[in-house]
Formats: sequence, C-alpha cells, structure tokens
Amino acid sequence: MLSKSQYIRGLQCHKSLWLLKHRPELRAKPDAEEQALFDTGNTVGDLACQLFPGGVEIKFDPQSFDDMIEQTRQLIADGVEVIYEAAFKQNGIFAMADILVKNGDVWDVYEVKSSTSVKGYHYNDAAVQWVALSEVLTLGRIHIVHLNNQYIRQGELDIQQLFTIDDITANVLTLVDGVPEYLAEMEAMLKADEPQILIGTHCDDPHSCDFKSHCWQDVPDVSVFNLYRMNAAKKFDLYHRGIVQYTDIPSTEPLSSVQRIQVETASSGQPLIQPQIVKDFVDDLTYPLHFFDFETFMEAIPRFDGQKPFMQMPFQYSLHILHENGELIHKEYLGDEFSDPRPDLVVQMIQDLGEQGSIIAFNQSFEISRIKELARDFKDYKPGLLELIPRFKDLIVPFRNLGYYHPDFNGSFSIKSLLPAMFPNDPELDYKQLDIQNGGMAMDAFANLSRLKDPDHRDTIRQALLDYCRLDTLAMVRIYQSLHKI
DNA sequence: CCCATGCTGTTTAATCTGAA
DNA sequence: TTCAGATTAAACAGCATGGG
Repeated sequence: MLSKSQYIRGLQCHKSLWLLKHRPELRAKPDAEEQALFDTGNTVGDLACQLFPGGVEIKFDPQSFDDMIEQTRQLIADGVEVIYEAAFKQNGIFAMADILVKNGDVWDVYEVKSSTSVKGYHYNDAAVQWVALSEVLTLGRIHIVHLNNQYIRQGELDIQQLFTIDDITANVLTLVDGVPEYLAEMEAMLKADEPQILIGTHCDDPHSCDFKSHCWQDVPDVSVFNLYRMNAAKKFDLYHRGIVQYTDIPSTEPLSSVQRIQVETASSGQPLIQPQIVKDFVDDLTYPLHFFDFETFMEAIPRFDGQKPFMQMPFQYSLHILHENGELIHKEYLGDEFSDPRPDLVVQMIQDLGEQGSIIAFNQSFEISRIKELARDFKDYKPGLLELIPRFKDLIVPFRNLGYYHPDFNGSFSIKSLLPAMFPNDPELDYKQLDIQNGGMAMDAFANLSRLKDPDHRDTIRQALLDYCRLDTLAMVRIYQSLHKI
C-alpha cells in the first residue's frame, strides 16, 4: 500500500521510492535550516480551512492511519458536510484530502498548497487524490487552493483575499486513467531488486531528492556538472557518454568562454587574471565606497500591514564605508522582531549611505529591487531612496566578466564561492565559524525570532545575525581590496 | 519558495545573394 | 526585376544563477 506522497516520489524516480523502502538509512539527513525555512505548510493549511468554516478535522496520527480512515468514514456517514484532513485507503493508495466539502450529491476536493500558483506536479498529486477518493465518494470538482501573492495585508487577515482557488478538474481527469497503471508498476518495482536508474534531471526536478548524495557519490567535486550555465540535460548527456572530468572533454565540444576558462584553469591550477577588465571596474568606482548588504525575511502569511505573501522584507543591513585614505567604518541596522522593521530601517539607511560615493553590492539587483519596493511603500522617503539607485555598482561584474577567475571558484561566482578561493585559511573571513552562515539561515532566524520566549536567547540570535551580515560586507571590502591591487 | 537578470538555444523576421 | 534559398538579425522563451 503506497501513500500519496510515496506515489508522487515514485513518479519522479522509482529508485528513490525503492531506496526509501529498502534502504532508508541512505536518506540524507534533512538539512535543518532548509527544512525550517519554508516549513509553513501547517499554518497555511489551517488558515485555508477557514475558507470553509464549521468543518470537522481528522487529527493526523502517523501511528494509526486506520483510525483516521474510520473517523472519516464515520463523519461522512453522520452527514458532516465539511471535513479537514479526511483520510482514505482505497484503490491501493493511502491519501488525505486537505478539505472535503459536500456540494449537493457530490463532494468537492480542495488541496491546499503554500505556493503562489498551480504547479505542474500539483496535477499528479490531485490525480492520485481523485483515484483514492472516487471509490468511496462521488466527486464533483477538485481544486488547488494556493496563496495570492498580490494580496496586501491591511489590518486583520482577509482569508478570502489571501487565497486563490483554481479548479483543476479538467486537467486531473486526463491523468486519472493512468494512475492505476503507474501504481501497479510501482508495487511490482518495490518487490524486485533495486532499479537501475541513472542519475538525471529527475534528481532535482521537480524536487531535490533525499537520496541524491547516495546516487551521486561517484561524481567528483569538479566535474562537467560544474560547467557554468550549461543546460542540465546537456551535462547529463556528457556524463552518460563517459565525459565526467574536464580532461575527458573532447576538443570538438563547443564550450562558452567561461566554461573554457574553467577547464583551462583547472588543468593549470593557476587563476586567470585579465587586468584591464578589473581596472575598468575599479576605475568606475567613486569614493567613499559603501559596501552594502540587506538581509530580508519572507513568510507565507503576512504579519504586518503592507506585507504580501512571500514578500522580501528587509530587516537588517550592514554597511562598510571605505574612504580614499583607507579609513574603514562599519555601520549596521537590525530591526525589532516584534514590529515591521522597515520604517526605521529606511530612515537610518538613507542617513548612513549619505549622498556621495558608490554603493557596492554583490548581485546588486537584489538590493535595488528591495529599495524600489521600499520607495513604493514608504512614499515620504521615495526621493531619497530612488537617488541611491544610480550609485550602485555590482561587485560580481568583474568576476563574471572573467577579470579574475580562480579554479577553486568551480564554476560559481557567488560570494560564498569566491571568498574561500581568494582567502583560504583566513579565519576573519570564514563563514563556517559563524552560527548563521548564509542568507537563508538569517531569513529563518529573524522570521522565528519573535516566537522565542527567552530574551537572552533572542539576544544571542540577534548577535549572530549582526556577525553574519557584517562578514558579508567585510568580505566585499576584502575582495575589492584584492582587485584594487591587480 | 520567490523574483530579477542575463545567457543560450530556437524561432521568426529581415536582408542579402545569385540565377533566371 | 523577381524570387527561392541562404544568411543575418532580432525577438522570444526557457533555463541557470544570483540574492534572500
């Protein structure tokens, strides 16, 4: 008996399903931070239930699915017309329907997703749901309930506005006929030996597989999979033709300029330096240099007025100001976790950034987008905010343009790739020393800060946030200084 | 999970060429 | 002058990458 989620997993890759059943110990430990970051499903599901009030909820209990199924059966028999988390074991599959609503003689199904649109894989999900339920109930329509990221909170949450309901019945009905066949295929596969399925795009699409580290253990750290901006299908084509290492690549293979440099520097072990490209970047900067970086949080359900679902909310920045005489000054802002951090941030940011000198960000489109949003939402400061935008310079540019390429970048121009390659063994610039090591962790830490009861604990985390963000801009300063020396 | 950007590959439109 | 066929340019879509 498969569950719906197992079936969906099996659609993506049979081997993954087989491993889950027979070799669960090979599953990667769920990455704690990754796990927490977008674990909003429960909250979203509970809120969506309010769209159909007055129903009865089946309590989820992984130990006793049979009880849940029996409760569901009983509720239906009793004439209850709205059921949350209704459980079914039917047609060879165990499935739970987020919301079931009696509509005359038929039942309508609502699947709640915390995404902001209907995704391709939602159809398969719903098709299994349909197959599991249709034996027991006469079904009417099936819908995806998802978030509406255009909804702007003002005062109390408006549940109707927060969600969008899409009827996907027509799409689902084209898929249901195929479900029993796939199901039988999977049941048979699970009884047989481990399926021999090669690595492929299914390892990450539509979801990243928990067994990837197992299936990918023979792929070296430096391989064709690190070739910059190469289409994934093309990478797998190379790999399956036995072209794994750069030295395997035939000279006839067309490569982009970056890819060619990757291959060449990997074999020489020497970085590539094109001084003119670096000089063009450095000469374009105006002192004092403002190295600037935002941290933002993002949540499915907006907490504050003016906030939309998944909106990037700036709550912190770090700013290193480097003067022409070498003087380096650090400024920072970290908002209060109990209220909208943006209003105070805007005021201090405009003051700290002054009126003169380049503003340097890494991948500036992120910072510029946030500033444009702040200008839109805080009209009083709109001119001051918009004036900042033309001062921006992007520190990633000289690298992407191959002014400096180190083989240890391994095909990535992210700041977290550049830093250890350019400053190995420099404890001052080592993110691994920090409690918060990347933007995702920062985002999660702040979003959850207000829920922590212990003020000392909150202070510890606030200090970790300050340390992290400070290092981001200090890293930019050091990178700039090393470019300047070229 | 979201979004902006910029690269890549493909499709469509525009332009050029050479032979009738 | 005309037009098929070839070549080049522009437009578009999809994907990869970066940030959080």
